[in-house]
Amino acid sequence: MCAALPTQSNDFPAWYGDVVRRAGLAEHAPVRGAMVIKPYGFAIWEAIQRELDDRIKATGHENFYLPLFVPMSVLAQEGDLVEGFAPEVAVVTEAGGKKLDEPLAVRPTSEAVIWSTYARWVQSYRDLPLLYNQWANAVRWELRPRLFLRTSEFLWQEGHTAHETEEEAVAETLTILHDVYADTLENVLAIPVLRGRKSESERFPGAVDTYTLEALMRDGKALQTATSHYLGQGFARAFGVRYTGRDGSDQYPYATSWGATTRLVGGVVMAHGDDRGLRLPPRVAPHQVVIVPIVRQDDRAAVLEAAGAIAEDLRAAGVRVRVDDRPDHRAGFKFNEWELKGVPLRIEIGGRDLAAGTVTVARRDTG
RNA sequence: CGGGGAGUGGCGCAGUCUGGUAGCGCACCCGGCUGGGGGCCGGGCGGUCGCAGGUUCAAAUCCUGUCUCCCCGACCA
Repeated sequence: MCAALPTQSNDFPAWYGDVVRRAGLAEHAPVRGAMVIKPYGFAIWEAIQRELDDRIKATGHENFYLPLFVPMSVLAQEGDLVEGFAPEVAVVTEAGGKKLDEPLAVRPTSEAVIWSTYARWVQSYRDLPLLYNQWANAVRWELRPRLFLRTSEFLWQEGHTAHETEEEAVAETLTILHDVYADTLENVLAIPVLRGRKSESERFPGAVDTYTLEALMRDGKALQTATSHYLGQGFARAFGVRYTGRDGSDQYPYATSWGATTRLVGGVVMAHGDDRGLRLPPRVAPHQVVIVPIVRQDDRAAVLEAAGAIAEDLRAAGVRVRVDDRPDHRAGFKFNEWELKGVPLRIEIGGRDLAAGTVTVARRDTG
C-alpha cells in the first residue's frame, strides 16, 4: 500500500483525486469524463438517494421514468433550452446499422420529453398539480470533467411539476429548496449551505428564477450542491400544455423543475475530508462502525467471537457494522485503511481488552 | 477554446538529453516467521514502452504525424 496522500494545503485537486481513487469511490472510465462508480462510492450515493427520496415523497411527490433519448425536434421546441444546452448535448445519429431519420439527443435534462408528455396528461384544472420525480442519468459534454463533480454522464433525480397558479409553483420551488435539499445537506450530510438565487445569466435555460444551495468546501471554494427552478409558463406554451380552467377558459400551467446529482458525493468528500482521507457523516457512511479484532494465533478464536458479539448487539440497535476479520492484513494497516475510507467509529478489541473486559474506541471526526 | 503536464506490467513511476533490444516501488502468487498504527525474509508471475509512419545494423530513446488522459481558466449539477 502506498504512503500518505497529498495534503489539502499543498495540492487540493491532487488530494481530491487521490482520495476518491484510494478510498474506492470511483475511477476514470474509458470514455472521456465518464466514471466507474465503485461499490463503496455507490453505497454512499445510495444512502444520499434514500434520504432525498424519502423527503421527495414526504412532500407529496411520486416517482416515474421517462426515456433517455429525446428526438431533436422535441428538444428544439423550447428555444432557450436547446440554445442553453446545445454545446453539451450528445446526439445519436446512427442505430441498428443505419443512419437515423431524426437524430436523438441523449437527455441533458428532461424538461422537453416531460412537457411533451404532460401535454397529453393535462386537460383540466382537475388534473393539476402534477408532482413527479425521476431518478435517472443524464449526459452533458462538459469542457472539464472531474470525478463526481462534473462527469459526462451523471446520476440524479429531477423533479418536474405542473401547477394551476404561479403562487403554488413558486411555493413548490422553495419547498424543494428548503425541505428537501437544504434539510438533506445540513441534517444528513452535515454540510451548511447558503440559499440563494441565481443572476439572470446563470439561470437555468428557460427558467424565470433559479434557486441554489451553495456550500463551502475545504479549499475555500463554493460548490453548487442543488438547484430548484421556477419555470413560469414558458414550457407549457412551448410544448402546448393547455387545460380548461375553473372558469372554462384556456390556461397554461406553471412549472418547476429541480435536481440533485452524484456531485453531492464529491461535496461530502471536499467538505469533510482531511489529510488522512474521507470523514463520512454517519447517516451516509456505508459502515458506521468498523470493528478491528487484534488477534494472535493463540487467541484468535476468542477475540473473533467477542468481536462478533459486539457487532450483533450494534446491528440489533440499527447500526451498520463491519467486522474486519481479514487475516491477510495487520491491525495497523486496517486502521489506516478505514481512516482513509472515513468510517466514523472504530472499535479495536484484542487479547488485552478481553482480559480487562474493555474495548478501545477511536472516532474519525476528531483527527 | 486558451495555458500547463503526461501516455512504459494492475496502480504509481524511472529510463528518453548522451539509440544497443526494459527497470523500481506497491499490488498479486507460493513458503516461512510475525501479529495493539501501513511487518520481515526467501522464491515467483506479469510489459516490448498510446497509435501510425520514417531514419538506423539497431528505436521506449531521434524525426514527422496523430489520438487520448490529467491539472488550471471560461461553462456547468
